[in-house]
Amino acid sequence: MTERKSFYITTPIYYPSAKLHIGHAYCTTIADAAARFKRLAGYDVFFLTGSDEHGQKIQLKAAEEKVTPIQYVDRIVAGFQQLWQRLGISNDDFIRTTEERHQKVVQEIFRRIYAKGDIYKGEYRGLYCTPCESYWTERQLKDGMCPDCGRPVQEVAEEAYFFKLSNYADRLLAHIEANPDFIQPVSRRNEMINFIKQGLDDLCISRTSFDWGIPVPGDEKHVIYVWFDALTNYLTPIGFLDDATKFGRYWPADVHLVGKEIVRFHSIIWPCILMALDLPLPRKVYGHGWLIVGGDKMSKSKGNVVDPNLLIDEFGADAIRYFLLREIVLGQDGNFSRDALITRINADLANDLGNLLHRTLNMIGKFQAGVVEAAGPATEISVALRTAARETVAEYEREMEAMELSPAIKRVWAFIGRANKYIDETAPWALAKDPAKKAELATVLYDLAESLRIISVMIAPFMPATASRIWSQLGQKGSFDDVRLNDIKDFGALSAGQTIGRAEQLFPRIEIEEEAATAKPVMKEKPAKETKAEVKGSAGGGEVTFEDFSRIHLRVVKILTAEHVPGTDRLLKLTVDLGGEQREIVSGIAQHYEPETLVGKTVVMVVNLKPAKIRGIVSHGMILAASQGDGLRLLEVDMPLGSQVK
RNA sequence: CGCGGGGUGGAGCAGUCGGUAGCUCGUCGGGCUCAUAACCCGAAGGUCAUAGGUUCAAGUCCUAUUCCCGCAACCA
Repeated sequence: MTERKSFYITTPIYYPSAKLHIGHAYCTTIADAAARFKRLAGYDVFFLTGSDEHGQKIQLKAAEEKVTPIQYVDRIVAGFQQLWQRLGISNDDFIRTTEERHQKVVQEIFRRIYAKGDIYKGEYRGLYCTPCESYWTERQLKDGMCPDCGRPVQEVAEEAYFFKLSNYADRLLAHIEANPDFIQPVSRRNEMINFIKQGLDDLCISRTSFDWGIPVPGDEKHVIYVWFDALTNYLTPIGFLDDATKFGRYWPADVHLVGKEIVRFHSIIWPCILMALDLPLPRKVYGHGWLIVGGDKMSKSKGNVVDPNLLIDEFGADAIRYFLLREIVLGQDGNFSRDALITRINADLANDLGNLLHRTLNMIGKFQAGVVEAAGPATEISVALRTAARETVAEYEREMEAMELSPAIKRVWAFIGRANKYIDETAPWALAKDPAKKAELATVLYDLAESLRIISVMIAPFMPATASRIWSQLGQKGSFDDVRLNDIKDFGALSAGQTIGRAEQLFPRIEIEEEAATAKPVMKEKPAKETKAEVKGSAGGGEVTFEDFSRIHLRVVKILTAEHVPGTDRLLKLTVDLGGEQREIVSGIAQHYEPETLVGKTVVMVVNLKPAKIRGIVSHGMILAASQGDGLRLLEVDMPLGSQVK
């Protein structure tokens, strides 16, 4: 007990320039499932997530809203924490880079590396994109614009501190080559090896162009720039400066779970910083893929963002967690769609798992007055089920240890299917009619209850609330938190003679008709690809079905602001209110309306149109207008904001 | 030669060290009735984009070709 193995896992610290989307939830859920499993397996776990709160972009955002940067991030970060709580995230700490404990760490690290001679002062010259907080080289630019966002860049030269990455390139390469598991998946590892072999430039780690950051010790006009500030968060909460015992227990981290876009920083810059500090390197950097929504990459700047809070409202946290962990192969991009989510909930959660529990409890209630009787003599069929249970647990453990979450879930569900089949094979309702078969019936029902207990423990990392509900419906006593993986390695640990709890549906089926009627535009509908095909198919008559039409979500919206798009004569940039949500859209009506006259009008908008970038501005919808010849009039309506149009 | 991702049964996807192609949903047929129109069994359906090559053996390695998808675009 005293010498438990430790396990330290981290997520990236998210940047509070906007609300979190389902992609952040995805990453954090994976980490949470891994952390929960390790606790189940008896590890001493430390699971860290947090927020990266400095930088020019935050400073600008705060100024826009006329609040101080800290007021701004306090509000956004409270939203992060609330989301994690709702999602059932079991992080042991939440690091904010604006906290004093972290400032101390960053400054101390700067001092140490500076003293060592690996940090020097120089001049940084480059082309800077403010919204992206990125410098670009001449050849990275696209038509002179930022290759990420397409906006203009500024030539900037400033005095800055640099970190000698180049000093560590050889050692890093050797480390990566000697440790095949260091960067996963392998496709990312190969990418990194190639990147390092091209040679590493020294890294600029300070800025003077803004002041929302941690000051460079002894040179206060500089603030420490993003990677030195952000990456070091992983050291702060585990006692890097103030608790050597704790630090010794958790460092090096076992897994840094990150999105594929930041694998480079975690597998190159971060290890170099650690080497400069003479600290051991993390055991693994795991780059997961992105969620694709309606065939489109999702991002803050793109507008096709799925809000996890709305999904939780509608389907519950466990269902979302299940979907993310089960459906998407770790390390690859995966599709997120409402249809797929509902299918999984109905097929896996309601039909397979929920119904297994329900029918089992129902039979125990009907045939044994709600008491789980001790098993009678084991039949051949029973032995087969028990063997399957043991094998499932063993394989599950192996896969979970290897972070193969999706395969592990599939394995558990194969066992759920096995249990459903067991009911068919043994036909307990038939046994119940024959008093001579009482013992045989007891065996069957005990086996089922015990199988469900085992299942509940295995799914606990993925669906903690559901696991605990199953546990109490089975009439198990004691706190579910005390359960360990060892408790399900032997079949038969369920104590007999207990009365089952109240049976209630775990996951009601989601009826699709009802679903279609209440569907909210949480996400964009199927991509244009399908629509095109259908249009082609019906080209003869030019008719669309009612279903085709109802995929277009029309709403009444109010125009809040309107302004000309610079350098264009037909485009206006509008901000509209959908009744709670605001959107920015671009509309080609400048020749028909003066911007001032538009403000306050209520008009009809297509809300689920695929976003498009027009003149560098992402447009998230389209306003309807009638036109003939040169005339054009917007469709104005006198109805409350958000009203559906059909 | 702009960069990247991808083309596997109707749909969405898996396929680890190359060795008879799997999963989920859907479809069709059957069984059962304890259960959330749920559960169980069975079936149909794929020349693994194309063409070469390596190999005893390739979806899986190599080369070429082709198509699709993101970043770009005064259509929104």
